[in-house]
Amino acid sequence: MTTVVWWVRRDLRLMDNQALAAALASAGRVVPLFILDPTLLSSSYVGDKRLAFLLQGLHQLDADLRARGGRLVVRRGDPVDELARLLGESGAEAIWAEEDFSPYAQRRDDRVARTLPLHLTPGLTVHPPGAVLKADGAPYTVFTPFSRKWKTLSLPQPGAVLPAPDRIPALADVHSLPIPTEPALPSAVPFPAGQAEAQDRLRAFVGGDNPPIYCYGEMRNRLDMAGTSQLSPYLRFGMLSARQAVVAALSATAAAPDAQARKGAETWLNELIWREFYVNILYHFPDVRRQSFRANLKDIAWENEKAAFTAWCEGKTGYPVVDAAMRQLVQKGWMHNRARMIVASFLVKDLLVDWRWGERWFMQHLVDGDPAANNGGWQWTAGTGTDAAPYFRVFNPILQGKKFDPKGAYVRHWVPALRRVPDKFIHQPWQMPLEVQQKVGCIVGRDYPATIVDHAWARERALAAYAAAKKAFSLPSEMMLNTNQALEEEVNE
DNA sequence: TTTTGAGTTGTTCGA
DNA sequence: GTCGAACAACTCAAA
Repeated sequence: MTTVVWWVRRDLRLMDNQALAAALASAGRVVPLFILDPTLLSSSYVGDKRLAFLLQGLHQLDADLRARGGRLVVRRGDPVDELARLLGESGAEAIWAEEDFSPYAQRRDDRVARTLPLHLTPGLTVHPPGAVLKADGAPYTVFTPFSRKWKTLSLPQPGAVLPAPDRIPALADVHSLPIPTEPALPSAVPFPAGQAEAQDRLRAFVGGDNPPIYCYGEMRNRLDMAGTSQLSPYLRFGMLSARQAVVAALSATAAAPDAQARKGAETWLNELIWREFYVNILYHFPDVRRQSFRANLKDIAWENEKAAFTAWCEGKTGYPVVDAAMRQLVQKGWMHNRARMIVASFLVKDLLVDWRWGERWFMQHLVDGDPAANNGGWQWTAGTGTDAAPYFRVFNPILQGKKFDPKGAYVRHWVPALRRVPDKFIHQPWQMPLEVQQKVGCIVGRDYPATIVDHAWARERALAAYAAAKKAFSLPSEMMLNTNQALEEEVNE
């Protein structure tokens, strides 16, 4: 009887797992393996909440395997060494894994494949990067044409979603480390790990009469309502397959009772395509991890003031919607998408802090923190990325608060000091007359911070800094152009 | 090769 | 209070 290894990386599920299915189809016995990789675990981009979610996911996966006669083997070390050792111990002839496209994953898998029989299957995305290309073979750098092309490629049908295998027999004599229990998931983090929870959430989002997905178009921007799917952590670690999510979105679109419902389902599908778009961008342009995608905004004169950054991290900027969101992030390990844009715009444009500082802070706290999507989002907001927001688009934290948290419920939930502030002032408490401040027990500057920067002034400063960066970029190249012209003229003479 | 239409998520100003 | 235009060009994708 042949044996193969199913190497789990960010596909912590038995359901609709093409790597597991291929492993089972190729051999009589499968050894499920997860390697705790010190290179990944010690990264400054990893935080306790996401690590805890991953560990809890491993416990769940192990429980799911045990229910099928198997178990998860856990090792710690360099993947090449650990895989070679396990192959030797178990007599396994091959390794099956779901392909991952981040720069580190690519390097790691190249190293493994050099000496070991590694087979990769699709699954992280519905269409792998390299499948969605322009007519001339180049990758897309604008979302809308990317999404159009993405939709013309063959889309998964409901029948394509693979059920979890019934039995995955264990190899009795293979050693495994205990799955770590530290760090534990804080009770405030509302994401129990595992594929069963992911299935429940997906069903709740797309199933039943008038499911939330049909209101997604209108509700998704509201900070004070639960209009989003809350599935991102599960997609991040593959506790839900991208394919199953896409099938659910397509089915919901097909069954939509009216135009508004269809719009909602299509908008959610678009979010899934955004996820794949940024996987593509990071795959084809790995430099975006370190620097601006746009050459003309590589050298912005950031202020990078430590105190301002700290105030942002701690949710003490004096702008209620920013502070609420930053506190939500640290406590829950998750932030509403609209809020991510608001706080990112505030850090980059109002405080003129390098977007990479914010990118790292997000990665340290987000349970769903994904290198591709997080980088894409930050570069979009900073205006430095592919298909980015125009540089003059600066979010006004007061207006955004009024629009998307009209009664201030979101702000009050995360910033208790503002609980009794009247609606009229909830997004600009500094405008409260002193007697109102006293009456509601919220003295600005004592119970709640005064604003650390004036928005109107900061907006002008940001526009000037961006304009200067662009000008500094264009001047040398103009000089180069002039030099070339001069040379040409000389030659012509 | 050239041309044309289009591009996630906003804000401000003035009518 | 509501509405449309300006913001400032620029680059991409596709015909």
